[in-house]
Amino acid sequence: MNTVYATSANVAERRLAPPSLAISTVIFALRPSETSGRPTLWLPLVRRIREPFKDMWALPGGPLQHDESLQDAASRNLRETTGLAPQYLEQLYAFGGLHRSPAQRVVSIVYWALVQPTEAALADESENVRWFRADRLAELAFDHNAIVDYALWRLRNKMAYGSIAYHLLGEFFTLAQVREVYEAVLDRQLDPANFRRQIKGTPEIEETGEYLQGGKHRPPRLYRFTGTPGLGPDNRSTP
Amino acid sequence: MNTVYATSANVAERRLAPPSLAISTVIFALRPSETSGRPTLWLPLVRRIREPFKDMWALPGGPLQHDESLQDAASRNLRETTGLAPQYLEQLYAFGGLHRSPAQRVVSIVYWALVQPTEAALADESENVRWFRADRLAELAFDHNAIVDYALWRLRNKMAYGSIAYHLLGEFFTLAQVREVYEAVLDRQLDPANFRRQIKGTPEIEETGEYLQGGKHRPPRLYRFTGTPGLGPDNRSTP
DNA sequence: ATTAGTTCTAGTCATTTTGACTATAACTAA
DNA sequence: TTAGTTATAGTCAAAATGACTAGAACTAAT
Repeated sequence: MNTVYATSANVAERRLAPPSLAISTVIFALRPSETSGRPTLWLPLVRRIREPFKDMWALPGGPLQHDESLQDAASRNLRETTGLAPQYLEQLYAFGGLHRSPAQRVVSIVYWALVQPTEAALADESENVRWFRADRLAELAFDHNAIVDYALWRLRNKMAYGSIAYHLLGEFFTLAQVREVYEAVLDRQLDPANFRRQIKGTPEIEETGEYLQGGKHRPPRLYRFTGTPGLGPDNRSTP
Repeated sequence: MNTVYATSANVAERRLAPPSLAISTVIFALRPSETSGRPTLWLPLVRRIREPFKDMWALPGGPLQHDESLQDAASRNLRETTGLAPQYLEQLYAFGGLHRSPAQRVVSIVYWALVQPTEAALADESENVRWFRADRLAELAFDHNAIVDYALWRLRNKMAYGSIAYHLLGEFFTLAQVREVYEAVLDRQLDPANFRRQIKGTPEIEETGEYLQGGKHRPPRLYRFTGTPGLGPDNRSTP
């Protein structure tokens, strides 16, 4: 009673074939805006070199390999397309609509990542890999616009509650830099004094003795993040 | 260059075969505790009738069919095993660890559901389908204990922020019943007066002219939920 | 050397929210 | 009629929040 499937199935076979499984990642990093210079959200996309959606931009992704976990697949994908090691990586959602891909049914398990700006600055960029502002995306392949929208929604949501902003910064940072992250993601100005009061109230942040020199104003104190990512079911056992 | 896979693959073939995709659901409903009579969280499990984990209890689930969306598959699954139509259904997580299932690599996309107590009361129960208290589960098949734990965590989390408690109640309810839901899920007592003040502050609830008669005390006013589930990326277009 | 310009940082003050608690209302059962 | 129960409104202090003020500490210009 064996049922046999083929990868390049014709229409008749497709009805029987199981949906194929793919992993994609939405990778966020902060880069200075070309115009204002203030940090804004960017993400890398890859150009599709084959049908469907040939020549359109898409999220980095690929098939799941048999010997890697979902998270490992996302991590590998990220490394292969951008050369980056993510500071933060979490599952976003499994997208499985029937008509996401025209020819073949594909279920995509999507992860989202945050990378530090220092790393993001030296990320690979090429003819087929380019960074875009997250709030100014053109039409992407598949349902990837909707996926990015959802990832942005999750990022804003997590930022409002959890302590996720630090993963978009380096090891040391000023409170003003943290505020700039919030302002970039939430897209609104925050009162500097109230923001610092609130954020200093959390235990996940630690003063260092250092100050950031070089600005044309009073040098701000540097802080360090001491909390843990502490997330979904997969990362629970590793504190 | 066609690669051919078989469903009952041997070890050699397994290395090539793509992971199989399954859908499972964690279904929560309130039922009165046998001891205290207060509402507590219960969920239905199915007895496995074949290996692996034969005779152990497991979450309802099954393979994804080619012509149904992930959510439809979860919904169908729920209906087939319990006869229930969920009041609330949301994707929980995609579990894809390498060794979740001993023989074969399985990626499970898990949904979680909330059903009303009136419906839950007439849910099918049989030799192979039984309801259990969510906080007193024995050892389940696969990684299903961890999945239930994570679903409970999400439920508690969503309850603390969003307006999800109402989906565990019928169309009309008293504020004390809402409080009992919170107390059951969060597992702690809440001050009745403060709770009602807080919950009456939200716009998603509406007074009715009706009162619940029959208690041996002042009859409480009945309320109605007017908000929307408003959730993940799949339900966004349908407000 | 002085001054202006900048951000950093601590603090004030009124408003809102929260938690603990009191008191009355409205029913049932004895 | 009274005791028992929960419903409901309200009080009060504590805590959190939002708008704002002012001095501190640096750089750059005069």
